[in-house]
Amino acid sequence: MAIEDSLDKRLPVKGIYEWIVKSFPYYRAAPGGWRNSVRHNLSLNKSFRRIHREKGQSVGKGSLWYVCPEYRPALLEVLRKSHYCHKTNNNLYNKPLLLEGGDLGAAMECDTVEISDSLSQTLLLSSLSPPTPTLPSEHPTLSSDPPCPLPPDHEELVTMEAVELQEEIAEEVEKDPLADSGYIEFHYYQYHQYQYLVLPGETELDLETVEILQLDAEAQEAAGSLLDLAGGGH
DNA sequence: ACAGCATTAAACAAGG
DNA sequence: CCCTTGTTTAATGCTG
Repeated sequence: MAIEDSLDKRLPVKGIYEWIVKSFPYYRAAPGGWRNSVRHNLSLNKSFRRIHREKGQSVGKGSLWYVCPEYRPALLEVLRKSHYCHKTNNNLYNKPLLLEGGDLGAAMECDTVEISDSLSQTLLLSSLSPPTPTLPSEHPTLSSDPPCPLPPDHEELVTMEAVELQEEIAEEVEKDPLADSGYIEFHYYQYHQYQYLVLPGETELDLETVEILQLDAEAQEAAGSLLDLAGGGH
């Protein structure tokens, strides 16, 4: 993704690092081992080739890495397919967002959902999918049905209020196996033109978390351009 | 159980 | 000498 997102479709290792850090905030504070993994994969994976820099590009050391033309279509196809898979999932709006309690980092493989909150921002949701709680249909504001499309010309600012789940609902929800692992589980639901964020009662969502989600939206944008390049249709 | 693959860690060499 | 880059090997875990 980093290489394909570059102007010349070629990047030095350092440029790949920078793209990853920029696109996936988790790696800003992550231990450095992932850089080793990047280099390892570049060397081992036959999809990647390297060329020596031209004399005019002598700033920095090392080679420039590019995707081998022979394998490039297959790589892009995999990228496109994986995204298409997620997009066609009717439970997309029930995808949970997993955040590490400490660093509040985002998962690597992510999918996107448009959140029509008052700022019309895009948040990035993880493609990880732990068991989804079943919600009773009589609840007026929550639905597990496939999402309703937003009316294109209907926008208004909405004051979000916390809604507590009823006792019997909470009992039906299985205990999240990640509950004790330091992760926080979110769920989004959509009903009519509104979307609802359901949090565990003790969850504290601070400004820093919101900012990280906004950064992830930028990563989603970058990934989207690559998917367009891979054939679009998503 | 097994093979294949991805991930991670580590050692090492080469070069700036 | 230090750091970065690149290669290689080994261990581990996941998945079909």
